[in-house]
Amino acid sequence: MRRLTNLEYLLLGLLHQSPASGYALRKSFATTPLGHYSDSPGSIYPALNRLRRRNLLQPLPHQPSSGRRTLLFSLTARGLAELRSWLQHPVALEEVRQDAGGVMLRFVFCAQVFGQGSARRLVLQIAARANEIILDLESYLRGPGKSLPLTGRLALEQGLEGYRALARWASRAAKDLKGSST
Amino acid sequence: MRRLTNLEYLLLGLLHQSPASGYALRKSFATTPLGHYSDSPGSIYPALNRLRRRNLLQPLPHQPSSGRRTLLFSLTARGLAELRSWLQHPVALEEVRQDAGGVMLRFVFCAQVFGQGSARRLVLQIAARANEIILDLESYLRGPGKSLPLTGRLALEQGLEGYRALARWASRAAKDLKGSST
DNA sequence: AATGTCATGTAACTAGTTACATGATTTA
DNA sequence: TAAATCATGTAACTAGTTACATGACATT
Repeated sequence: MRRLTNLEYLLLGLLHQSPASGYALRKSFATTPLGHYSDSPGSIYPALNRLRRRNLLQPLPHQPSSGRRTLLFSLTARGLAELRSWLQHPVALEEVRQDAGGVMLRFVFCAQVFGQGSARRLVLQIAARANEIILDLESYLRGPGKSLPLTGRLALEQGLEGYRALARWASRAAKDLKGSST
Repeated sequence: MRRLTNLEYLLLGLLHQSPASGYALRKSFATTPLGHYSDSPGSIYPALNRLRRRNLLQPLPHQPSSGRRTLLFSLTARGLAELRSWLQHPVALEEVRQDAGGVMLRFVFCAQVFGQGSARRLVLQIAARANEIILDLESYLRGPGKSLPLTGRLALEQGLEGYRALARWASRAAKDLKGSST
């Protein structure tokens, strides 16, 4: 079975917090500034139905006494297991390289599902991977990168600065998470 | 007509430097670390054919005296015009927010097509947009962001640090580009 | 009565991924 | 001659985008 998309994991994470309707989920996408996922119905409803077909979530029986039907979804046991296993994956180098948004998504939900201690461990992994990437880029810039045109080199340096900022942030976040234990 | 994708613009930019075959383009994707676009044939060849259908590029008549056929593509006048117009677009705030990779792509080719002066103007626009985003995020963090859970706030701060790094890099790049004029 | 919002969904289309297919040429 | 590499392409599938459709309910 294929891997879930970030959107699908995001839905699992939000529904772990509390059951919600597709419409409510759309609205929360539109308001919160997290990684801005599209709030169009053409993405959310099909995603919810894919998760439903996999038995990762289910609609609460919620008989509206009359009229306007809304489906409130909640996680199934399998959905919760899938969410937990996603959050517990070790942070891979390639993940940080090509899916930084997904990594941050994991970070956010990690604390809510497992507590700040787990979030701290995750953020330390992020820092480690970021530092590996930094070494890679630095050695490339010292080696074959020498022959790049100025703008090409500058572009690589922009990436490098991004990873340095990530590593600094991760170290600081680890300290912030050392404190209270929710 | 629909907008070109970043991959298509990348192909236009590379073919502006010199005519090349699909195979050569794939290889350059695999070796250079720029934003790693996929080097799979299933993405490059269809993209080349889309550009060809639009008359943005054409195969050089290059009759191989025998055997192994390779198509060398080069830009048409329309292709060059499309590339230039893409590079000259002002840098919009939303572009920096959701397509930073595309912005860097523009930066790299801007110098090669128009010279370092233009690249410098582009990078100053990037700095300006980044600073606008920084102000946005800062005021959000001071306002409604106060009520976010710790990890949510930290995630936003990670984004903020990324934009700060971008703004710093852009200012430095602008200085670097003040020098020699190729 | 008309407009706006709540709420869910479908249809047509897009680019991209993976995997496969083909065949020529070079190298071992 | 067998294997690796050059070189181009197609087929099946994926999620996501945009635009449209539907209808109940609330507000003016």
